[in-house]
Amino acid sequence: MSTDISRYTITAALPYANGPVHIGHLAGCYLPSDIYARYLRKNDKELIFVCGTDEHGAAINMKAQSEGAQPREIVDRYHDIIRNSLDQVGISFDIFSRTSKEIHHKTAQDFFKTLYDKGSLEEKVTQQYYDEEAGQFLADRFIMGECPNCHFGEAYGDQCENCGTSLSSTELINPKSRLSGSAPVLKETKHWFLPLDHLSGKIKDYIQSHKNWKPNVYGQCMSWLDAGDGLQARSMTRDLDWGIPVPLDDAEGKVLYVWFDAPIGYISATKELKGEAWTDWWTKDDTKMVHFIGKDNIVFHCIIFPAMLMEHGGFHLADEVPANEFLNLEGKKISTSRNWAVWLHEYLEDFPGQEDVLRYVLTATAPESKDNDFTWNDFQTRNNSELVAILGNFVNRVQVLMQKYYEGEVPQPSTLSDTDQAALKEIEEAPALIGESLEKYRFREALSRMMNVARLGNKYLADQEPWKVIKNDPERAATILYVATQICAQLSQMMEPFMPFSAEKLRTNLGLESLGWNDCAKQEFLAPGMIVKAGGHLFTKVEDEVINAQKEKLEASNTAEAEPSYEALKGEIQFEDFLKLDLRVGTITKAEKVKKADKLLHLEVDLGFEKRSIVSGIAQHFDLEDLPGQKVSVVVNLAPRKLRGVLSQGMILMAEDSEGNLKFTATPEDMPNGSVIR
RNA sequence: GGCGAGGUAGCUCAGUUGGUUAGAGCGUCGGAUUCAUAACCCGGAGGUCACGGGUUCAACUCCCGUCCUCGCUACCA
Repeated sequence: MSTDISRYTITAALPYANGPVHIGHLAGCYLPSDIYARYLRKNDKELIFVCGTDEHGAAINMKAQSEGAQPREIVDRYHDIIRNSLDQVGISFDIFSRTSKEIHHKTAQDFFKTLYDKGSLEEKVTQQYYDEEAGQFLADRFIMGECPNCHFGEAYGDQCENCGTSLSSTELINPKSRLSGSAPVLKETKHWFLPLDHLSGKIKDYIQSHKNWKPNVYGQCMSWLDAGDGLQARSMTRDLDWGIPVPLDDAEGKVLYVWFDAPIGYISATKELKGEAWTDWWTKDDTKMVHFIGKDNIVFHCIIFPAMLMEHGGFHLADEVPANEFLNLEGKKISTSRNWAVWLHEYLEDFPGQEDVLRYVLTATAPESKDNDFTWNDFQTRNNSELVAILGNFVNRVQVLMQKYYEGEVPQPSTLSDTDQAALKEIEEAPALIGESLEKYRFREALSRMMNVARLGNKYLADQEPWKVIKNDPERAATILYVATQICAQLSQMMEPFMPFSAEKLRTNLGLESLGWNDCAKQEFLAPGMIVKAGGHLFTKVEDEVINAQKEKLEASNTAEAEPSYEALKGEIQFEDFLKLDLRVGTITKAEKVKKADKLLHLEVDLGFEKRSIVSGIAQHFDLEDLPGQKVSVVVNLAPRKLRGVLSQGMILMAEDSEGNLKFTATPEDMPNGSVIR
């Protein structure tokens, strides 16, 4: 199957240009894709490795708004930071473009136009919030209001950041425009949707023809396809002034939905790189298309994007989507908003010249099959006891011995012993072994197999003891050093995809060129007479102070951001409004879980004059057995409502902090049920 | 609640279609060694493979149930 591949199109998820990239992004997609690309290049494969910043969407607009800057300034700033940091850590894109470029705008518009002309898009008029002061429609992100779920006052129109619920802006209570602060009005607006239901069969066939995909990827796709209500039509346009204009006459003020244009960014970057020949990389079936992404992007790359391509027609769909899970940091989820992250550009400043250490550690600990944890202690251990002690040490030993005994000149071997031949055989087999792992996207396994070459070297030296042998049998010592040098040379080649900087340093010391991967199998790397330089240490120890400093930095930046947020004040009301509320003291007499709902409790509350059934979303905050006997304050004249089929005749007053923790408001124990609260 | 992915030595992970004493790296303990960044090399200890059933001559591996973690999704007046 892999025999007739003529070229590879390798993509890495487009980083969103509203912030820098962190180690989670690196471990999740940039490092694996880079290792893969470097490996293929070393195999002399024809390939392109494309990426670029994703620069549209409401979040960019929002960020600009909050900084009083233009979107352009934001994306320029982060494009530069992202591009430079990825470049410095050695991610070898053939092109790192950006979606704000002319060529991308045209490509995305043409794509949209094709779908439109084919009649693939459905026009729908919907009601959307409009800011009359600002004179424009408001994207969900631009509307803030009270979350209907947790009543957090600063929920966004698409999601409440407090309780995490996905919302639609029309659900918000007291919505406010973030542009002008005024109350938005609902107005009709037209959008273009891509129906997906008729494609579900084709998409399912497509996914099912890739059962070899990683379980997390395949599983999530099938789960989506099998979901009860099928594939919903997706709106491909938005009312926004930052983005790619919809290329239709009656679409003023409308732009393409960022999720529509972003993946097309892969295509336009290819065009930018290859010109007319771009079609080879996107339409031919002898092209292997590999998308490297994080798990948050699975559905998009495996279902929505392929659906777009299918509908458009003529495209070759992704062959592999090796999505990684998430990387946690010191036991906690990486969070941009809480500043719980190790930012790549900061690492590069704090650890100059140690790009490969980060590459090594993140590859060794990459969340290939499940979420994984990055800790600074682990970083230190892997550096000190793997990179320094095993790899760096072996390389150094060989170089030192070579200088000491032969002034760096590779000696002439005499008869090779069985162990010598076994060692040489092992390094001959290394490329195939490591390559096999890489082709299966098992990067951590590949890395460990590479390290085994260094382990082999250390063992070989320990067993052969050239420093002893040389005293009585110089000829034998020469053979040993010859073999050790070959191992070292192979290492310099095999390291290359993973640790390109150190690999080059080592190769330079050895006076070697970068060789083809398969050429490394049968090869006398260093012929007798060649000169090996002294070198110096490939890696240096990372001391405790450095690690502690990083931990402190992390904690410090985190707490700085963890201030409590206060819910927005509501508008003034009149005394009469207040009088409408009927609040009473009650006692919970029964509590049970509502079936098929994680958060709901069905409570019975004794109000003195009667007992009421009340449903409350507090299940995750209390133990059932603690509730009976609890005095509570109850809104008793709220219109009854059914929740998950259970009647709720009132609402219990709760206090909630900014983290979403709930407690009952204090109600005096000695007040009888039914007492009025005012 | 539904769906998906996980739960294997102190830590991070492998375990192919079920088959003899469950593996690796790191850590730890002991030994050996000195060419080497107190590094390397050898050896030991350490696991009722989340838990409970079942199928089988045989299960970490298959089936059912339960618990826990992560993700998507529903519910939160």
